[in-house]
Amino acid sequence: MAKTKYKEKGRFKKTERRRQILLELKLRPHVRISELATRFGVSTETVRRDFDALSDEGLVARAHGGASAPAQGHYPTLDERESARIEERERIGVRAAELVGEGETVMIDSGSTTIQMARALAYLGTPCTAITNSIPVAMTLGHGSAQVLLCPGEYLAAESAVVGTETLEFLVRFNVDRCFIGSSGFSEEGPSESVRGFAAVKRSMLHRATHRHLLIDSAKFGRKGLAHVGDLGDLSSIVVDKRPTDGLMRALEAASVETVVAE
Amino acid sequence: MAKTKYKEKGRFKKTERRRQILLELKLRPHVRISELATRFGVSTETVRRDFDALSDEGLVARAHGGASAPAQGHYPTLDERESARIEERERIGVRAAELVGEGETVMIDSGSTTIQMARALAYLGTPCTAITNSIPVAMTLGHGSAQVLLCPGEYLAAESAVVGTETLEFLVRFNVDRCFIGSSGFSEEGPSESVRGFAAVKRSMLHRATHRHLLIDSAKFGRKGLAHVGDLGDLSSIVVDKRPTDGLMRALEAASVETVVAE
DNA sequence: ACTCAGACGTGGGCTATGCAACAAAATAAT
DNA sequence: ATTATTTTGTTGCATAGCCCACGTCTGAGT
Repeated sequence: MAKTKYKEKGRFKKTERRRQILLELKLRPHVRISELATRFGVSTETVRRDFDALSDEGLVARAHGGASAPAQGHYPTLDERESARIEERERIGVRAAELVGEGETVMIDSGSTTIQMARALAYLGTPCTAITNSIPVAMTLGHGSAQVLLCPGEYLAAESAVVGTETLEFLVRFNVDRCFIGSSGFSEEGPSESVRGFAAVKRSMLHRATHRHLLIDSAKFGRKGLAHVGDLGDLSSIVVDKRPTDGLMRALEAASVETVVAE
Repeated sequence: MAKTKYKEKGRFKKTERRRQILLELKLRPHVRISELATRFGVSTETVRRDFDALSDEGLVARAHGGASAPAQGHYPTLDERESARIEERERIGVRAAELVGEGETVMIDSGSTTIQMARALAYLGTPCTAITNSIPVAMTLGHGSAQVLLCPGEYLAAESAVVGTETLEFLVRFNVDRCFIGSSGFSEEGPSESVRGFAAVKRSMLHRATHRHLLIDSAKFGRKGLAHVGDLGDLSSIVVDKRPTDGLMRALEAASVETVVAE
């Protein structure tokens, strides 16, 4: 109880300092311990303790000698398994990016796998027009040879993407050659998504594209998310890191969905 | 000439390594020299040289012991003068953020001053709805108590904002309590902007808002940008760091524009 | 007033990083 | 094949940062 009271009233010095750190990191990608120690007139140890505390809360990313702003987009912990997953997603992304032809128009969904694809596409430098509701995708492609149209909508910080009726209204105004979507689950019933607003966006993209690609990590095979995105028949192809298991594979063949295995 | 040829063909090792660094930084906010040196099987000096090169190109932000992803939005060099300017912009931003009442709807323009305002507004935690064409503004506010509507449009990487006909079409659908715009110049003739596409967006925001605020740094007084944004009469108030000089001040009074001096 | 927990500073031993100059290796140009 | 250029590695040293333990100070609770 005593502890809580301390916190409630708070030592101005400490909370204010940490607030400053967070504000600073919105302006600059990286701050140094030594620098802040000088500016605040405190010892480096104090700043170090601040960084550690903020880091525990996930508000900053610790680095040697300083701290960086936590990545935009979403990024769970980067433990062993996650890093491994990233490699698989990268393979999927690369393979998917190769599907885009020069001068084509594409829609790109939000999600970590599609971000990987955007990276690969930026690297390939394929001139094309991309429509997306994902901020990281827009930012990644925007530096390259692609023209990027960003969808309107309500901004969701957790996903770094926009959703909502504005997004849907916007999408129906376009027809594209291809769309690339991800999903949080994929079963015989088709892709499904846990974040409800996103399911509608993915569905809308599927309706506006001639070729419809699902980028899906094998870890999600068989998993069913909250909201149904579409049937297997709504897909032209899936880009995966591993061949699906028999049951799913048969369903895919029955629905004449092409399976593209990356690598 | 010989030099160019080397570059053209390129050493795979180097370019590939640097590409990996950039890719890694899209996933993580910070990478360490020592870590990459191990992973690539090269010396730390080599990685350091890579970082320096990438840093010169503005593709990464150097840090002690590693490098961070360059900040979203655009931040020119942080030399002495720029840092000083930032303080002034921060004052302007804080003052402007105080103008927003709870539950109000606002439009926020793109630009470094408005990013500062977004920071201050996020800090204040004023519940409100913001419509913006600036990615950094959306990302900053999106984490807080504000609801953020992002405009559609073509994404301009250099400004981290969207522009174009889609943006304009979107804006006319809304009416808001206030708008906050910046500009690259400000004279007796009113605000002006060097990036042509942005002038139209700013103008559109001015038309949709009851209270129209211009956030302007005193260094821009008297400067005239390429495109005219609007007349002095189109503004309700200007938020500045210093009182304008006589000639401009008189013009402002004649147009009954309120002058808010920050600090 | 007294007590005590939290916050901060200090000092020392240690490791990691930065920097610069030079050597070695790889590769393109001739 | 040889040379020129670029890239990378190595070495040594100065600096910066990390970590730990302990001492001091402040302010809240009693």
